[in-house]
Amino acid sequence: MQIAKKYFTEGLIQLTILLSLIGVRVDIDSYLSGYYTPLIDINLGPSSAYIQTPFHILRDTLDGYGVHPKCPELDHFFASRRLLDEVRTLGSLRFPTQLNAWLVHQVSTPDNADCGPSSSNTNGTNPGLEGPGNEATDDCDHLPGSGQEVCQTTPELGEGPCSTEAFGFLKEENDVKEEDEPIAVTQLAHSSMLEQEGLLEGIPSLSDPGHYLPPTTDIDQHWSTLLSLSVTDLDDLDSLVTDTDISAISQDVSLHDAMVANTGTFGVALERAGSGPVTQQQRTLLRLESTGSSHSGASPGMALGLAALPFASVCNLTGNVSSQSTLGGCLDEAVFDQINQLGLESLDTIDTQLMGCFQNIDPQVLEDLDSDSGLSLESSFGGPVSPGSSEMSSSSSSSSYCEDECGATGYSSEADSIPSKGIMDYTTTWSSTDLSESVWHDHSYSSPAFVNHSSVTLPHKGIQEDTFSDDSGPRLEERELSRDEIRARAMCIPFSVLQIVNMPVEEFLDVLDSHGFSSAQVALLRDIRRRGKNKLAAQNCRKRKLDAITGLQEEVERLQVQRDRLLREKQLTAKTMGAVGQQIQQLTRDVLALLRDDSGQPLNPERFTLQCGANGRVVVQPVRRPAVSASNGNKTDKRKKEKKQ
DNA sequence: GTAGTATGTCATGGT
DNA sequence: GGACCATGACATACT
Repeated sequence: MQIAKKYFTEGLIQLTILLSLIGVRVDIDSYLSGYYTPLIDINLGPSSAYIQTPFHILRDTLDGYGVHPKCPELDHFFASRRLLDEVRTLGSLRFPTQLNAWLVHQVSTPDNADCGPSSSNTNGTNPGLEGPGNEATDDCDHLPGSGQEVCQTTPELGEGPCSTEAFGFLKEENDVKEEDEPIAVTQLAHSSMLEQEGLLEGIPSLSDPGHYLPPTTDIDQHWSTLLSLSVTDLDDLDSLVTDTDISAISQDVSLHDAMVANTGTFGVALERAGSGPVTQQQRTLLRLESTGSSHSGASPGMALGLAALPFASVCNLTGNVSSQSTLGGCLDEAVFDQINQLGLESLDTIDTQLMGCFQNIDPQVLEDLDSDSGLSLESSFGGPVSPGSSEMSSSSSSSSYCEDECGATGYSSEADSIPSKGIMDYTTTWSSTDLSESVWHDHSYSSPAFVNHSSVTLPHKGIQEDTFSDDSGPRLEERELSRDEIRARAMCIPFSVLQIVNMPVEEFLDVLDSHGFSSAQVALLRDIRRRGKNKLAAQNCRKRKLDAITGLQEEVERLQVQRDRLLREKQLTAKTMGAVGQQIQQLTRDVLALLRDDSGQPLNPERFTLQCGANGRVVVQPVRRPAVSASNGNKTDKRKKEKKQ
């Protein structure tokens, strides 16, 4: 993930530089800090996977970014903090007609390459620019896989006021979409092309065919491919937003404003999502999934286009078409590929939760959205937990149950792979509780909970023994069921282990009092809670121990390196001192040889020496070593004599 | 079969 | 006093 972030950041920086060259301001800081601060925490958390913090205590005190990323509080965290910030950031996302026109230019290039002659023949003087409707007809005729819907829309587009104003064309386009509900993504791409062509009419600078038509370089083709894909999703956005308030787009209103304005109308849009393609279209809008693998037909396009969305949200793409063309010539597709690969899982959650804020949305739709997500740290509990949390919210403390995700949600690969359908189908009293187990990092708790979602029947020991003797599939499932889980279910305790363990003590005591449990059930509940907490504590303890061992090993290595270095320095210093001493002795002999005593004889180096005073003066002093040595010898002799005596 | 590892659980002490 | 946490020790399952 860090590597991915690195690439993504580099891509952003490159894009920023390029955009700055053409005068487009990009606020990457807000983007990165907004989107990826939790991810940074995830990566840098020392032992975050094991730490269970009582976030229900910190709930009111911590700021959103202070909450541990793996904590289930992310639900609220994303929803209340980052989500709002990102929505505000998305507010900078314009639905600029310039952008669409720019996309038109790029999209029209392959069209011209493919059907250029035909369009020129049909239009005569101004190929591709004279009449959007006509060109749309050509596109319809020549593009493979173009649906009948597009062909049907073409005459309407030609008849509509699309040639006069972009707004009118957009509106017409939306009308067409409303008529034809099962619109495929590719068709949306076509419609976006048509729409762009309609927008193209409103840009005088682009009316020059000589300046506009010929771009056939590879970069332009890549760029056009990218933009055609991205505009697909942008068009999806347009389709939903303009579905109700086209003026928002025509007035270049931010996405935030548009979505707020259309809050009540999303339900309408989603109600019309009964058909498959439209649902897919909405998923495209809501999810911003980077992988896009789950989307049939337009997975790369969606991914790419969705990846471009945050860019559009961050970058105030107010540049004109010429600048954007320059941009298209400069930008590398790899940048967007990297961005696409990297990571917009958070956006997935953001959009899911963003849409979750809309009350008119069917929960099943959101659940489907999450169920389609490949892997997302937040999405793993964003979808499944949300129904559970909503259910628990009725009990006045929904967030208290969310602690169960404070553990290693990074382990949630199992949870991610679990189909949420099964969770939703799990209509027993365990439904809400097992949802939270999707991110429980404990293997014995998480996996079996999901495994047993499919089978509502409570497992029993006899069943376990039977299944153990069978093939490894159900045997593994049953074996992964924790003993406490089995006991709790056997005693008809309407709470999951996770709930029992993670609910606040006050709530736990209330549960014990209010549900009228028997003494055995109460004892079991307390044991489950104790064991669960101790399990986490043991995991934390072991993790700390490993960290301590690792830290000590590193320190040992560091100290060994330091010791070796100091030994080398010591040896070098000794050598240097020896050399300097020899030099001093030689200089002393030279100096003394030059000096004369009272009789005019040179000073004997063995009897005299040079001493450097504190003031820097060098003084000749007689050597006292013989006397000292003699005295020492006398002392030693005296000691020897004393010892003998 | 054995050693090593991972994990759960219990007991105990401290906060 | 109870809840919680940390940790050593033990048991069990797995490789």
